[in-house]
Amino acid sequence: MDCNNFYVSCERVFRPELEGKPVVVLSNNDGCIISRSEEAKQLGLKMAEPAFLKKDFLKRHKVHVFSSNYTLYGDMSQRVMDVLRIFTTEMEIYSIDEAFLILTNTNNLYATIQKIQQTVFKSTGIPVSIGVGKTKSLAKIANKIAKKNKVYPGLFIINNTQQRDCILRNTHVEKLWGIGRQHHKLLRKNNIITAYNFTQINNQWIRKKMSVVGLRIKQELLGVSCMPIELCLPDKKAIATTRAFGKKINSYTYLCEAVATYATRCSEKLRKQSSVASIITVFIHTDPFNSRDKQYNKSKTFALPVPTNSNYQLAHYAIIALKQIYSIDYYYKKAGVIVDGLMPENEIQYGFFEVNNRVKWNMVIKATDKINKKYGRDKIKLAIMGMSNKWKLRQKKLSGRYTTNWDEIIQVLK
DNA sequence: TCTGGGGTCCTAGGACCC
DNA sequence: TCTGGGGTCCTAGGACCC
Repeated sequence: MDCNNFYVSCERVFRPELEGKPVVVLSNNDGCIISRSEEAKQLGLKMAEPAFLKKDFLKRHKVHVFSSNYTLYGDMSQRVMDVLRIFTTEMEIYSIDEAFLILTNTNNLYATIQKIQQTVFKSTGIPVSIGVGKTKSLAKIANKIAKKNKVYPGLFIINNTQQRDCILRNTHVEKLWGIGRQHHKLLRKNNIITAYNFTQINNQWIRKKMSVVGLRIKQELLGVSCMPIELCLPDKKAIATTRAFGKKINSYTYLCEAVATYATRCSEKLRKQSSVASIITVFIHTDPFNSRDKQYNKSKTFALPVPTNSNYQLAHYAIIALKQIYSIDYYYKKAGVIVDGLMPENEIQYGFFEVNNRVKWNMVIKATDKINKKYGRDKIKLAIMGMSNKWKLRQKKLSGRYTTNWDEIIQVLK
């Protein structure tokens, strides 16, 4: 199951008058086009195109432009997934807009799937496509075909080997799930053009050139499942908060604000999955697109004395790392904090000589989390996170958080 | 003025262990 | 002439995904 043009569809749920009109959603900082309605695709707008290059074009064609609103999309995603769960207990949430479902004992597959589509649409307003196959890789191919299916819109089923091979012959190998740029280059060089060609290559060659990952794809295309469904969301093994700034900054103070803020976000994400981090990385870099600027690209990684998910501790160590890589000679465009070496928070090995004031700190964090949840993010925060807006994101076309904030709930006027 | 963010998995090679 | 065998763990880098 794959939501159609997901971010655009989310925006349209609350702006139904945009149905049938070209709509795009931009990446953070209003940088690139990352979601397009059918009408926007028809106009020739490409995925990941920088928005500033298309500014006039967008205006001329009256394209409706939105900044990305991940709070909204995340919540809408959860609603879609909740509805899907009505139909099967065996389901994997693969990404914000995709899920794999196992459907067994289904007499009329077409009817069942249409029922799923209708229920999701009625409950959430999100249109979805569903492709069916014996393996995940085949289901992904079916899903692509489903999007163009005229007879059963948004629905396609691969149900026998003859039909499967016919489809594989008509599928370019680079369209396959798991085949990226590099492998496409390699395959083209070896005259492997279609997915069917790929299934005819001997296993040793694939194993040698594309590792076991390539081999799995081949098996999956032949109907042998090699990628089991992950029924529950595994804990993350790394967590990152990285952002490009609204404008270039040079000041150490502002960089501190940004880095401390990103460290705080990482601590929030860690607490959400009850993990602690044992390694922290901080990086800063200049604007790679500006060839006239002197370029600078530096990162610092170190192990924390004791694993933690405290905002105070992570911000503290992030600033120490920043201090070591900051140079006053550059204008910076982006910074990030990545935490690694994650483990469950109840398995922390404390230091033998550590003065353990964690209990106290955890109470502080619990209290501030509660306050911030009630009154809004960062109502209470570390002073070093600052009050300036110098480095914040550009989000000129942000829609409301209709489903998660009472203040922004949609209004129906008489 | 202006080009995103956040992840996973695999492999090879080095260090180390008994 | 000639120098074992069998492992684990960690890291960096590559490839890929949405």
